[in-house]
Amino acid sequence: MRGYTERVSDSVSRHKRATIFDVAAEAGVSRGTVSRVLNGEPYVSAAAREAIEAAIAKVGYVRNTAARNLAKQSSGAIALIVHEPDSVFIDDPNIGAILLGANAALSAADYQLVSLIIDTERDSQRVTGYLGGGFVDGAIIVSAREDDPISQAIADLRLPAVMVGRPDNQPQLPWVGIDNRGAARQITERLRGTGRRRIGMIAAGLDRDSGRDRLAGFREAMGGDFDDTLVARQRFYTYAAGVAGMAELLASDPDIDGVFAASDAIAAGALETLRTAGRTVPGDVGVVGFDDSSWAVRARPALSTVRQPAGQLGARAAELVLEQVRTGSLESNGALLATEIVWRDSA
Amino acid sequence: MRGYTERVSDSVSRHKRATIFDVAAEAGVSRGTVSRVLNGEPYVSAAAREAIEAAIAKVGYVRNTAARNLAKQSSGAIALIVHEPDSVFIDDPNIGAILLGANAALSAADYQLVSLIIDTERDSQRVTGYLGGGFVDGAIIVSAREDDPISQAIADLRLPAVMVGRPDNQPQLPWVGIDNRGAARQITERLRGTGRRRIGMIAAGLDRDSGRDRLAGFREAMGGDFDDTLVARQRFYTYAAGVAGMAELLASDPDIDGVFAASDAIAAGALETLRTAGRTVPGDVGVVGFDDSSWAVRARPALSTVRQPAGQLGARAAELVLEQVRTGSLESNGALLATEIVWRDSA
DNA sequence: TGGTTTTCTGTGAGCGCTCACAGAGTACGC
DNA sequence: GCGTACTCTGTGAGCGCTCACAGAAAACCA
Repeated sequence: MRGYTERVSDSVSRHKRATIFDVAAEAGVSRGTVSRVLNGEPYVSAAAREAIEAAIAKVGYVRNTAARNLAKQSSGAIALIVHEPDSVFIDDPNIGAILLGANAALSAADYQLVSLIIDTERDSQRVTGYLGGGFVDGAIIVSAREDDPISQAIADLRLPAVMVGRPDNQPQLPWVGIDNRGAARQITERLRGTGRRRIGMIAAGLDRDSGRDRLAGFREAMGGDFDDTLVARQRFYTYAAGVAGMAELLASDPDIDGVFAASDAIAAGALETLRTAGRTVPGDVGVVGFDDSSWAVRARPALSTVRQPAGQLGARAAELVLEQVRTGSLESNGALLATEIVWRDSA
Repeated sequence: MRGYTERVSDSVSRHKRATIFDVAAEAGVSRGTVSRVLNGEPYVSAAAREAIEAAIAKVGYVRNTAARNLAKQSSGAIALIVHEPDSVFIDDPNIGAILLGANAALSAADYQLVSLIIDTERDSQRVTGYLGGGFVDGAIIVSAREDDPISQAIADLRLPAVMVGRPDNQPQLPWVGIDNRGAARQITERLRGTGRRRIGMIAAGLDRDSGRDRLAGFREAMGGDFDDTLVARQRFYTYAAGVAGMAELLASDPDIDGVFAASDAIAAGALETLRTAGRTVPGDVGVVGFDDSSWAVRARPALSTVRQPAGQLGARAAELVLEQVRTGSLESNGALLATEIVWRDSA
């Protein structure tokens, strides 16, 4: 009522937000009862609940997050920890989408996302101190390596946390991920289905579960036809790695007619090498990638690839952290999200 | 002192953050004086200031944002208003970078970024209500159209705000932008410098200042050689617009040997049309774009283009909003950021 | 010297919310 | 009828900070 009057009488000035007091007065109850309704607690009569809900709608009440966080002694923030800044937004196109997805989910729950980038050993210590200082209520860890000290520190702190991707040595932390092995197997089988005989792979990131699993999936799909001389092992998921890896493969076997690249950027690099080597795609060689990033749609020919639900990955991780923050525990400790094969022109 | 002891004695549990009380006790002053130092107010003795600064370092004090926002009656949030969701992260590659840049600058100042997407007329009303409700302390407006009602509403509310890009009809709102006209002129001149004789342009977004200014810059650079039949006018900055626009240009004059595309996506589309028309780039036709987005590096040949400092644009906008929030006014009311020509292989 | 101005410091109240506690009302069993 | 459980509601205190006010100390001027 008040808010509305002010708005009409003085549409120019910013009017004050309604508080829990205004709602209580409007509904004829005390602020304690309003707080109970707001937090979904039991022991509130149906009459009171209805009156309060009507009052909330009437005065346009929205909870003041600052006051709530202060009273609850929570920071209202979740950390998103990313390793290796050089890869961010460049080589790993998924990190941006993961961040956006997590941010959306957290915003909806009135949580703030704090991005922490870890580069050096000193960063690692600083972040550990920060996490222990009560500045965040939980953490999402992206692209952790095998020997990552942060994950251990978080487990020790008993800070609610979720990993995106599942490293082998951290079974105690819940995680969300995609079935890299299954997806790699599927797209390789699909590539074989186009009639290719000599299929190679440009692998990368073999110090992470994602990289190893993609190679394992490829191997599974190839079965007895697997030939290790047709696997080029690169360090990064980059365009340059694709250029180099394809040259290696071509040197191993000039008759190669199919390539599974561990990322779209690698596939784009492979396309370039094939072009300069005078091979046509998909005529002479079929090429498939992984990620369904902007590389895939901007490459010529457009890449057949595996779509990673990166945004969902971030959103799901955020939900799992919030569940831990709220309940103090977690039902499941792992979740696999579905991937999808996107078939375009490169194979 | 306390925090440190706890940390050592019990490295597993998350220890409590130091408050302004702890600092005051450690420094032997009252919390009022500590608050004064924290906020850079005058009338604090040098001795007190030094003792407090030492105490802050010792106990590892960091200000509790929730408590501060509550006491200051501020939301600690700045809105980023984006029009037209379909273009976000797809056609307009800059919006993502602007968002990231603004977010970084705001985070550094302990502000939260709230993204508001406007699609329909109803959204527009909802956002106006939100802005007036005291939920944000300021706003950054991206890619406003000529007839945008939000800008007017913000001016009426006297909410601190900054526009990214400068629409003609909103002189009262401060803005940051790039010199579209100058940059278009420069890259066109550079293209002419490669010896091209018949140069056309694929223009787009002519309902915004950015689109019109790019066309104006092209016209300036062409001088007496400007030929309006060699301007293809498209609605959007998309790949599809580039494909269509280039076909139009080729139909107007098969001997065209240079093209200035109003965006990299358009340039990539033009490349495709030229390829299917049997023209080589840069041999037969020189092509330049605008944005230096991922299209530019992923196109073959890689595009010569104008680099937009999109991240800086966002950061600068954020700084200007914060300046208004803090001081209540603004010194300058417009800022032009420098662009840079990136010369690659397409011309 | 006394009086005025300027510099510096401490204290109480309050921002909007949650939580624990106390108390009132109702239902039930004997 | 009384005692006991359960349901529901209001109130005070406190989260960590800022701000206004009051008062003390120092500096200045006549």
